[in-house]
Amino acid sequence: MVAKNLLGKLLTRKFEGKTLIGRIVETEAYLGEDDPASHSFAGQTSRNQVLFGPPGRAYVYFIYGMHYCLNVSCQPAGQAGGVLFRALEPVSGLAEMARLRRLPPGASPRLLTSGPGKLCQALAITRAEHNGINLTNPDSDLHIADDGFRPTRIAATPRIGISKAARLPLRFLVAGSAFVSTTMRP
DNA sequence: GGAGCGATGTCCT
DNA sequence: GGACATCGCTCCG
Repeated sequence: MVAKNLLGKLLTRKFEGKTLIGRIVETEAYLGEDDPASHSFAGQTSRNQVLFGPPGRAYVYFIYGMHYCLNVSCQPAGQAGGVLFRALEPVSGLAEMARLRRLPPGASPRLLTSGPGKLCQALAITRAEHNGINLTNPDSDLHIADDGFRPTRIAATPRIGISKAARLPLRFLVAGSAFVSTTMRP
């Protein structure tokens, strides 16, 4: 379960000489061609080809005309499957994140990255810049780091914001975190 | 605190 | 033409 293992790891973004860091507190798994809710359900297309590529790559897509969402591919080349980053706990570079989110300085950290669209805005993640990059390479502008932290309690809940197969318990979050994407916490 | 809704680009049928 | 893995604003309590 890659989605579960990603919880507690750090997402590091180098941007204009600054380093922005968030700890992953919420993820959602998409299974691939057998999952009706997955972008890869209808087979490989130019949009989702990253999901069919090698694992550890960023799949960034644009949704609802105004938001980006960040996924990481997690199956061998030839198989689809990915994990959506739904929420981060801001760790470093909060002032810069607030600026990118166009929030006043000193806005609540909970507003910065508590949702898939928000975290992309806070880390200046775009499809043009980041789709297809290797998230496991520490030299990437955007990559996943591990500082050894492991959340003590992990909860699984139904997936959010989708209409098909939403009831499968494929959403994972750090239990008790104040930074997950909804007020409905177990 | 929560329900309702509009904004808006890209891709697929 | 319509669906869409969302957000933030408006209303209402």
